[in-house]
Amino acid sequence: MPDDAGHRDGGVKRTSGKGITVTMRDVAQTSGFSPATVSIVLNNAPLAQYIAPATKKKIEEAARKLGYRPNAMARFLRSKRTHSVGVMLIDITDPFCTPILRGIENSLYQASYAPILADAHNQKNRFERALEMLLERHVEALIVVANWTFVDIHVLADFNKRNIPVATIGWELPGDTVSSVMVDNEAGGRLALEHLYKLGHRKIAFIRGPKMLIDSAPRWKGIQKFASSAGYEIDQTLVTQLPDGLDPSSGFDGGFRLTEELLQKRRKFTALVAFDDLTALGAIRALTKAGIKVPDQCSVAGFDDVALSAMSSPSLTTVRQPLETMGNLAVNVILEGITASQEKRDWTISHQRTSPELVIRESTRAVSLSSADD
Amino acid sequence: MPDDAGHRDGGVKRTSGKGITVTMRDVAQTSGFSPATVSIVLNNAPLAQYIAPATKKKIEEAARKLGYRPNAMARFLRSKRTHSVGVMLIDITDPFCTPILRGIENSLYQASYAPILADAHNQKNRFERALEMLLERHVEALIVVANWTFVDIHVLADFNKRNIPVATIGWELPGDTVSSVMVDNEAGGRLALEHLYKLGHRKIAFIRGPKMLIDSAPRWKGIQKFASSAGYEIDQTLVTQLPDGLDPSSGFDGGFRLTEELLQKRRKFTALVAFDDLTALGAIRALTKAGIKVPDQCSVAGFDDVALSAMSSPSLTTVRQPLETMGNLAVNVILEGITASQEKRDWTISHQRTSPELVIRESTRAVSLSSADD
DNA sequence: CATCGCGCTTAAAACGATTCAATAAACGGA
DNA sequence: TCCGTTTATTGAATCGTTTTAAGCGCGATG
Repeated sequence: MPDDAGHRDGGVKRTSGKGITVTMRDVAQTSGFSPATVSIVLNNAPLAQYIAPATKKKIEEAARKLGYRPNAMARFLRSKRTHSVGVMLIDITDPFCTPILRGIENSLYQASYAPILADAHNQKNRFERALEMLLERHVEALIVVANWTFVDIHVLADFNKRNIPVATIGWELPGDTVSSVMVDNEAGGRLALEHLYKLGHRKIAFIRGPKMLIDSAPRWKGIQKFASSAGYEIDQTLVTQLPDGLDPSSGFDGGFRLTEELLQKRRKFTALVAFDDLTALGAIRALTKAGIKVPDQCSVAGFDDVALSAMSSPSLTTVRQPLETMGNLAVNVILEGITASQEKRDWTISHQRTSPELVIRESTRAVSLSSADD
Repeated sequence: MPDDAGHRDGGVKRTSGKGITVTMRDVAQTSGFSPATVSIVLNNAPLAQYIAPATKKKIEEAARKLGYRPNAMARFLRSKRTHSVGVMLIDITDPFCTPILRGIENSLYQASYAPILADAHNQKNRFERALEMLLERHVEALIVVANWTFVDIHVLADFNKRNIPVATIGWELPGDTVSSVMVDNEAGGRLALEHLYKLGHRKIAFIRGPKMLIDSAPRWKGIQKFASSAGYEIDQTLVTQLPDGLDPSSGFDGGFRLTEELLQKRRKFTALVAFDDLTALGAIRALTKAGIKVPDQCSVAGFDDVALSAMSSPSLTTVRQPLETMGNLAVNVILEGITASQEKRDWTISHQRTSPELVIRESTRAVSLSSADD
């Protein structure tokens, strides 16, 4: 029991009375009709068109008067529809989860679905146990938010077997077994470098993402592509790469350390492209510590546009992922899957790519004479 | 439908087959026993002590072979236990929610409860509709995460009426109707000022929290108490207050603006105590913009220790709320309520206070001669 | 007059588990 | 032999809905 912090306790008793449960039968009784009719009316089922308006009114009145609330479990049991969706976060601590989660919750809410939350804590066994739980609860779909993962198709096989639509955000499985929503990382990488290049920077350092992260390769590819298209040659001595690490904040530490190393080696650069925002913040910390001013002496660009980026000083120029929108999209995808599955139709596995957007803030600036490369 | 970002679509068909549902009856049949026995064995019910070991083994084997997974809905319907807990966030965007959420999820997971998530978006009607949804789903308890709210007891009355335990985090209702978990704000306020005072600061600016937030008053009270106990007189011309605002990031803007105003009025101060971390970051932004170095010329202290605080430059000295622990505590509280309610006992409404902790980072420093007050 | 159709409503069977009272077998003791 | 107790298992009711096929009254039609 985590019970560390000293805490005091004020205490007052609360009496527990008997739970008064109003069932449909009660509504039926007080309204003078049968449960069947009540059900039909209250759900506005197809048959409701034949029900006399007077009847409807009476039933609705009775329901309101009694404060009737349908029992979701009973309903689910019969209708086989739980109206819930599993939302699995690989690590809720990652700041990039939050906006996605909002997007998911919001779209689900609009569609009258309830999200059942699970946080895998970056652990495979928790991931699997949570999936198990979601299956038992008969979620109608699953959304997985991750930017890396240990998970292979195997683990999601049970979902496929039961025709439960699955969508991943920020990560995708090889093959066409599971739908996914990702930002166009390549375009994003391109945007970042293009921005700095246009500002006149020619000595640019890069902190690549860890190999484990699916985003790393395409972002780097976008950078390379822009470089070659612009005739810019990347100085390999200015290229570093984050080690694999699970903790979301490892990007910050990594960015800090790699930048320090770069500085210790007396490498000269006027700009730095970081794998993501946390890495960029780590880099800025290292630069600041070394007395190098951002952006005056060195520009820094990040990726993601997490909440912090706008609030750090200097605020961070970054490539924004439309995170909330990605959450919305994932919900659209699984919703489509659900209706298809309901109608015993096939549905389409889709791989959506959202467009990243360059957000220019304070951390980047046109190259100046007084830059760190002198 | 939010569908803004340009996105492409790759598509492959997925065939939907018939859903193979393994029920308890199936297990009963293949194992050669009755559903009743199967239930008893698989749940390790009291009666299981009388079941022959051989029988148990056979049943468990059959269940495993068939890949039997109990249908949670059916179980819930009969046993009246949903094993789910509603988690209502007043605004998921608030960075202080994330660690709390992790704490909640984690403790719930340990106790085999599933969190059903709801995000009120700071809107009363969404709050209420979400509560409705949670009631229909028969959550066994409710946890509300908020630092302010429009909600009065009235809205939670339905929960009380049904004896569903409720706990709030970061906020509490007047009276003893609902349990709560909060940081000891007064102690926290004291810690912040004490820290700066001990560093030698005597010209200290304050940005008080908005009246609407429940945290504001006690934090200020703690500050005042320390001041008077230390014989330090607060300069009222250095005291400002954030306006009420719903958006979680309004603290940042407010901190920025109020600090700018202070500077424009040419008020001299060597340190600033901000209501919370975002406010502090806003203040730092303003100071930096005005050419005042933090912490060299002005120290800044925040409150909360949200994730950003460690990563901003300079990193933020702050008063930490044990957020994750508070999530854990809230779960303990409602768990106790649930068992009590189950056993038709009364349970205790408790008001927990966790101890804040001073986290000293880069943004504060002993007062120096070259400070901004010269 | 029988029959049909129509408009409105409902009986009753699920859904998949849990739970309790009941039963059956086995066994020892009187 | 009979009874009481313990051990092992199960039948059947139940939870609160949804849903399908059927029921009923009644005016219209042939």
